[in-house]
Amino acid sequence: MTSATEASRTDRTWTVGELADELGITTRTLRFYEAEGLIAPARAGSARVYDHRDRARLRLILRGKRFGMSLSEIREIVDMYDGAASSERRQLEILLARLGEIGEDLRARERDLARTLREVAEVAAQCRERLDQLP
Amino acid sequence: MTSATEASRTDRTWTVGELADELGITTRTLRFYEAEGLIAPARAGSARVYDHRDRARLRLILRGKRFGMSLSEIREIVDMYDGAASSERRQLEILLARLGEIGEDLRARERDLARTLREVAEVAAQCRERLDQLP
DNA sequence: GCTTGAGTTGACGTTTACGTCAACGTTAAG
DNA sequence: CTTAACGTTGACGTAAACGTCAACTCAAGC
Repeated sequence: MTSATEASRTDRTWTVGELADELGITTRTLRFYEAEGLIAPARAGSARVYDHRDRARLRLILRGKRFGMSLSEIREIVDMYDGAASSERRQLEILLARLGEIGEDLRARERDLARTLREVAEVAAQCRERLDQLP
Repeated sequence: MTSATEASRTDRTWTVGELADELGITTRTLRFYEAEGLIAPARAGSARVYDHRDRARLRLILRGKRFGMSLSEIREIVDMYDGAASSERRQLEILLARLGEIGEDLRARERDLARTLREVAEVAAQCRERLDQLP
């Protein structure tokens, strides 16, 4: 049997407002993501009820946004989380191939980011150099 | 003295169409970036003439876009390339501080990207596992 | 000298990702 | 019982980053 605190860790749910506050977004954004098919929280009557799975999914979504993924790209990925449990060989093979492409794309972005980071560091070095040459 | 081929490497210029083709964007985008103050090509009459510096700047801009930087963020960085040659101590110090913040932001994006990449790899691993369990 | 291709400047349209009301239901406090 | 705080669904507005005409110029080729 699980303790009360342990249960509270996995059974906890959130309202839109609570989750929006915790994630640093607005309730409008949460409703928008739902309308776009990115999340599908449970309902208590008409009120949305988010659980840990929804919250994890949203963290993934927001992380993707931070380095430039569009919502449709993100939707494709989060859909794959569900699809990976498929039992159809053909389906899994298609998924795996697509995941490979997505991985390639992400690695390309990683290179672009790293390169920009190096250039920013270089400009900073130039600044320091010039500062050293001043009185 | 420099050879003819060497001179052609650094003296070459481009028209909007040529440069757009080479960079894989449209002429509209180039004009838009100019209107936004991101580039300022020379003019031959009314026609735009891009040189190597313009081209390098555009590569930087496009690279930034690929991992989610907005045009205003990018403009701030490209402006710093020019500002780093300043001779005012105060100006250089401000620049350096801002460059530090930008670096921090970029590293945060790098972490988000890496984390997403790991998760994508994990989903791929799940796919392969399920495939192995099938006939 | 006239068409064709590439350039120019407006000006309005479009997509993405939400912001911002408006109008309404529901539960908790006073 | 009514007000206040939260929730709900529309519906319209907006900023960013271009796309898409339209109307015009200008140099090159036939």
